[in-house]
Amino acid sequence: MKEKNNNAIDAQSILSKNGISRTQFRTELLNFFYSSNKSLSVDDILKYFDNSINRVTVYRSLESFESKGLIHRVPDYNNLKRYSLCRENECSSTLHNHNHGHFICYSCNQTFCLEEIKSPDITRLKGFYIQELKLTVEGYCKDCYIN
Amino acid sequence: MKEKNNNAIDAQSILSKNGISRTQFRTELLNFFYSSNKSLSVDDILKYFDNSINRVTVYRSLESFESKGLIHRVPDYNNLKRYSLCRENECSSTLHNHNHGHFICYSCNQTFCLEEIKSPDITRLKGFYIQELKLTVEGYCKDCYIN
DNA sequence: TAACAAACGCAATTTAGTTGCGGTTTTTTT
DNA sequence: AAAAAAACCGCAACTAAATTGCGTTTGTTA
Repeated sequence: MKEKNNNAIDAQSILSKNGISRTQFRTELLNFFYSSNKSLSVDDILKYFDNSINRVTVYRSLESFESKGLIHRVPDYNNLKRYSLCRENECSSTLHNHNHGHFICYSCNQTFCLEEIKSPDITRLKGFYIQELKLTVEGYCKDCYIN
Repeated sequence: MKEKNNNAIDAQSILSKNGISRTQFRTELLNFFYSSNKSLSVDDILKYFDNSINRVTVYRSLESFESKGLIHRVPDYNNLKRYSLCRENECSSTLHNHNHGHFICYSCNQTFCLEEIKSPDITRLKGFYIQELKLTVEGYCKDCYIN
């Protein structure tokens, strides 16, 4: 387990507010999401915790966080489960609303949130009941393109 | 195996042109993509061929079609491999270019091509070398929303 | 602090996708 | 048209990701 870090956010109160038990792991996992700018895969999380936590626990925690609107699934090129923090305060247990794009790097597999890229207007789309809109850009990020 | 159907396209010549052997299965698979307006998962394909074809063969055919620019991967809600036809004649073995959206139904898992929905302009996106752009809309299609 | 609910870890299982290889079909070469 | 080369196919075994069941532990509530 990691040391408690000094984040601006209070992970424990966020968990409580959302009806999630504030165990040591879940508190630190939420802090990890807040302190990191990147999306996280299950492996990222396991590595961060030096495999001191069970894989199943990670899956269940992510599931719980997602269902409460704390994190959201982002596309992953290798079809792995990958999540990003919901930073926009627009998400809840009933609806996820992410009106921005994601960039996936073919090389490092990292997913970047493109807050500045807004999705197109799809209000004129008839015959479909829209729940979510995902704009995914794929290619090579700066670091990987150079190398 | 299915009967040869009367499509406007000549699947065999497309295969030949792209250096793919025109076996019965690959011809029919390409026809299946052309005759269907939705994206196809491996299971969709296996079902269509009544499991008369080995799933490894399906994977390898899809791989081959994709590498030659005949089909492209589209996001799938359940993280399955799912492909759509490249209809725009803009794709090759070196570059995939799809400037339209896809709609995935949560209920029936079908994916519809939204040719009329164009992706936003991302030329101003700096620091990323863009290879592909995917716009995915999720929700319920007309049929599933009614029921 | 007792009772209940949520979370955890282990083992086993399911599912999707991959790999190796021998045999077959298709394509190319002569 | 036959031989050689390349591409394709199917089987079996395998890998990796994710899920499930269940008994135990931890957190929350009254």
